[in-house]
Amino acid sequence: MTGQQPSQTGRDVGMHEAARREKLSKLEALGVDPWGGRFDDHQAIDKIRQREAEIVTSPPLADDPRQQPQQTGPRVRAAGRVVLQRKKGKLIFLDLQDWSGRIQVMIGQNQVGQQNWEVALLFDLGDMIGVDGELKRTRTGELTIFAEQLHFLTKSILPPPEKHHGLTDPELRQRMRYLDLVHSDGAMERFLKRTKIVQSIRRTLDAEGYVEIEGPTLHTIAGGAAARPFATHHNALNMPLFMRIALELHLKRLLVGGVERVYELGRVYRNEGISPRHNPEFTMLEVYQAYGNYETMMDLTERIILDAIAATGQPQQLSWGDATIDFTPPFARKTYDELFAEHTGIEPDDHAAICRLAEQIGFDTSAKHPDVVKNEVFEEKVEDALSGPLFVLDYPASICPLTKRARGRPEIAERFELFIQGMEVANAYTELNDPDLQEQLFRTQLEGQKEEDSMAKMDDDFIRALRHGMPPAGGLGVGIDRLVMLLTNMSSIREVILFPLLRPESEH
RNA sequence: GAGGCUGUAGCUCAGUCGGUAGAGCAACGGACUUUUAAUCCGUAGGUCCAGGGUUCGAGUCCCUGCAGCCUCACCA
Repeated sequence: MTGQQPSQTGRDVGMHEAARREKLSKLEALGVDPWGGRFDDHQAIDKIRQREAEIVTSPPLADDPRQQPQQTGPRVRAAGRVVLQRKKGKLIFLDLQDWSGRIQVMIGQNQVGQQNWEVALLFDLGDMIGVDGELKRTRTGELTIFAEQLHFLTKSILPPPEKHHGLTDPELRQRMRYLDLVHSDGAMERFLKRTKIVQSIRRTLDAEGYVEIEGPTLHTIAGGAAARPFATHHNALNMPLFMRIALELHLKRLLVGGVERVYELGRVYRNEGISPRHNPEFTMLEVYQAYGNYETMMDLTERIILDAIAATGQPQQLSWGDATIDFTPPFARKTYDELFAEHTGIEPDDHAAICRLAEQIGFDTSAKHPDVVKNEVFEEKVEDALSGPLFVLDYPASICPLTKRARGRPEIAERFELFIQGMEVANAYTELNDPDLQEQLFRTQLEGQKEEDSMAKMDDDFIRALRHGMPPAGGLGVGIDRLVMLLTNMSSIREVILFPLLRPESEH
């Protein structure tokens, strides 16, 4: 940016900003507030477009020299941003955009009067204006508001992106999401679709009698998942605190408290790497139902997803990149061991063969619990290949410290994960409610697992709650951002999070 | 954390073999009352991401750093 004129704050401004600030002064000289104010009773542009049918066309008057058909249309009022502008002598055509759509506005010097015209000459791309006028069609058939009165609502003193290409640099689109929303095709729709999905999930759960609660986000023990937490500190209590990594343990305390159907849909924080599928903060749904089990949760998961698809107005077959995902229920269900054998050709209980394969892949198998090795192989060989939607059932119990064991099969945990396009979208258990077993599992770290890598973190307060009696229950977790990715055909989580974490902008 | 790619005008992008920094849009001045990525005439606009090195000479080659994207790792 080249310094040409200092702004009021002393900052150097470029030629674009200088030109816009000059127009701002001219607006003030005309008695127009460049920052606008309340503007009532405008209609959404997509609603205005729907009124096209109200336009009445009659034959041209005989003495009309240009033989134009006579049109009478409804009077409309719109507000939005000027995104394209064509100044043509004593006519100005501009495209006005609000969050529902775009419409052309025509301003004629002789039609709007001198004051309006002088204001209109000061319009820049990006300015926000209000328009009163008649909805008609131009000679070329374009639906247009023929302006009668203009209202200046806000000056934009920085230039918008290039009008045809918009912003393409993903860094700029994420840093300046406001510009992305205005100028990138599909950006606004995508984030509004995310809102619809989240609304739909709440509606589905509310309708089935689940109550939404708000648990603490500051935890003294960051439990309920295997992840490193963000550490923080409370000054007055002089106490270390952690941002929550899961919602689980407080929701289960509420099961103890008699809240029989409960959920939380909110943000969790994990101090881990960033990737197209991982953001340090992300949105998680967890649902618990007293007297249910993981099969109850499987059915619920299907209903939540199918309702969300319907809420976005999409069919049950969705394209995702080059692939098509078929959400027609019921989703396939296969056991962990079944899939393990299918994809590795090794019997799930042949530990020696599993270790050989693990070492072939390059895993260190020494001093590791057999199920940890097996699961590493599973994640490597099976998970990425699961196009889904597929429920993977019945995990090795030893890697599931918060899950109830299958009746008569203590080596199996009643757990499922839902895989779609290689992504883990949901994870559910029949919840472990035996306080003694839970305490023992918290105490016993599996060999080869660092404490921070384990879901088993001792939480005495939680154990005490279990001793008071937690009903047998089903519990479900859903990664909302990933679900939104799948339902909006986005391959990066950063495209479904409004403001993903970025490093600070460099000075250079 | 590792590897690959990218970084040039407000935006989108060219820039050949190392030899004076380019275009389109946007901006500024002018023409134009049915345009629509308006058109036409003219003008202005640069810390080539930052720092170092090689060279007579670096946007271009080399090194270091910063940021983003992709792949991998961790993880959901």
